[in-house]
Amino acid sequence: MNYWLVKSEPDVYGWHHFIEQGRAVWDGVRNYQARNNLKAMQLDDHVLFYHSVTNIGVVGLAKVAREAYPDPTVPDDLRWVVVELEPVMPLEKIVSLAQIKAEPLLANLSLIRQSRLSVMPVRPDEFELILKMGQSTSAM
DNA sequence: GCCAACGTTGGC
DNA sequence: GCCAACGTTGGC
Repeated sequence: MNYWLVKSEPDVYGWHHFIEQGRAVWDGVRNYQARNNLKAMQLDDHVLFYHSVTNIGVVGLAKVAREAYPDPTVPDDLRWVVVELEPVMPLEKIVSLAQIKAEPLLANLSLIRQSRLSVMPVRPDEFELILKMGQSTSAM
């Protein structure tokens, strides 16, 4: 089991769109490093869903519903792939970027170190901590 | 709206 | 192969 974080602009494709559709084809990735991360995803891997730009933070938990296959939106360009994701549950409260930055245990997150990467691996301990921070009962 | 960081492109 | 110019992302 591997853990990941994907970014989306909520005005373009937010958590509520994801819930309404029940499944998302994660297309549009045009960065080699992010693509390599998509290719490394395995069925049922857990994925943190992050809102960039506005209402910034981790908002929910998803899982990999289909592993990487060629991006159908660019059939002539075999460099790019998509995965399919399904929602698992929303976090009880958003874990904001400010909270993440304030947490020393998360200082090595790719999110912090490589702010423009849109698909990135997350360590199991980091993943668990972010989920815990998203529980309303946690004392933050 | 601005700007820093970063990736890509193209001239040499 | 280097590097300047340019476009995009994303935080503030």
